[in-house]
Amino acid sequence: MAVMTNDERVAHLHALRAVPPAEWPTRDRILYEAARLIAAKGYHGASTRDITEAVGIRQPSMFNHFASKQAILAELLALELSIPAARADELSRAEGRPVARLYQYMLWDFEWYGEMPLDLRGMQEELLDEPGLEAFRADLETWKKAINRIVRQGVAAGEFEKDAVGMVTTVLTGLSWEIVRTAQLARDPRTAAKQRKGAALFVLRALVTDPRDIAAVVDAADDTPRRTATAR
Amino acid sequence: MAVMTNDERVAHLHALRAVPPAEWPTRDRILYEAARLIAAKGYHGASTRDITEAVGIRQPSMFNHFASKQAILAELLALELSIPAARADELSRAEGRPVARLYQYMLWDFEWYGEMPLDLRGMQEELLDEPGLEAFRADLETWKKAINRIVRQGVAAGEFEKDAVGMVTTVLTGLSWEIVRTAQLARDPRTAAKQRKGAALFVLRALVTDPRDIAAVVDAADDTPRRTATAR
DNA sequence: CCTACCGATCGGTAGG
DNA sequence: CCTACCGATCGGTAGG
Repeated sequence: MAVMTNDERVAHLHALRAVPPAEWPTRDRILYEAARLIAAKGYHGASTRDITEAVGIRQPSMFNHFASKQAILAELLALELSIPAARADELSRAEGRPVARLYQYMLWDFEWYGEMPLDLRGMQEELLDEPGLEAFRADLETWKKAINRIVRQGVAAGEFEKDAVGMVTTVLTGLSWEIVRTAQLARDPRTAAKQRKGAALFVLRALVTDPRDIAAVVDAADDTPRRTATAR
Repeated sequence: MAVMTNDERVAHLHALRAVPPAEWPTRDRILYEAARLIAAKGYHGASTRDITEAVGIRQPSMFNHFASKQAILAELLALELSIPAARADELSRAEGRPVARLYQYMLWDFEWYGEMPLDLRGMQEELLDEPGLEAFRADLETWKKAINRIVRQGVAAGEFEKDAVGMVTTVLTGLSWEIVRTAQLARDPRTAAKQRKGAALFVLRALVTDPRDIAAVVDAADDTPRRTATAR
């Protein structure tokens, strides 16, 4: 299969979500089981035999779909890093109040990780030190720079506390991580949406100079038909 | 060597901090290199040969100091989980305003991870699924319950926003993690202390109903000789 | 997608 | 703390 663009990946994931993993094409089932086992046992702890046994094929058959074990990892890292980096970068250069754009990004981010049909908990930053995966460091840098750009725009506009700037990417990473973690448990969509909003509001409360901005931004977002991670 | 109590572990770590790792006893050097390599390559990715080569001994010599590779991991998990759990539990049952105790705990926590001479970045929660390590789940539960206890006390006292309760352990975990990460870079102690205080204030801003409580608590803490992680 | 198989590396033991 | 060595498992290839 040819290399997919980010948009194609997003569309493909959206289509998969409508079907149980057991009915996915073999290639996607390999990704699914690999993600699950890497999350549970780490990249080196999840063997290609573990993965293929869970899929229900013999170990060498895996290499018909992926050139190497690392190629699977790279595909998962693209979902973890490349797509959020592109979205954050886009919003950091968009029109509108910084406080509104940060809120919009956080809701998108938490939905992206929360609705992800693959378990990305094993995608640790330290994996980027593996030979051959250094390129993903650029995505991580793009993401951090984009978030910090929005926050600095907010400080310049007087919307955000200056002291909090350095903490935002840290807290956002921690929250996205926890969203990924809790999303693996069965929950109803309404509870999940409420949790995502609660997480975004937590960050805004720590950031804004004027608490009235929070209510204003939330009201505006609730009125607007939201552009979701999956319907682009 | 007999099993150490938490207090003995803390005292031992404090003593090590005064000496470069190259001069530590072999057993501690094994812990040091194991922590470093597990952080970089994951538990299964860091082999006993990697570790012993870094220490400067032959691979089988390791088993004179530890019964198994997992025994090393267990010792590192105790530093990561058991000691903070005990400290949080203690503070959750102490006297004083909840907002002050949460601030006190956060400064202790960030200092604990920030001054740790071993690299604990590889100590992922998922490792607790390994057979033989289930007992550490109890420490993690103790920690979460203790933090949530303090936060609920704060809500009951009218000091904290009710909505934020569920986010605190998540955000604290993310922040401690980032403190561990950045602590591996060389920094002067004054900058590090300022960063720890900034992280604690970020959480308090998201939590408190009355911003004046923050200034009051910080002023009180700055006046009191602080009880640190290492001088007990 | 399969069977058969490769060299390399794994955690751990025996015995000094 | 060492040398010598064990069986098990690793990622990947050959050839159909």
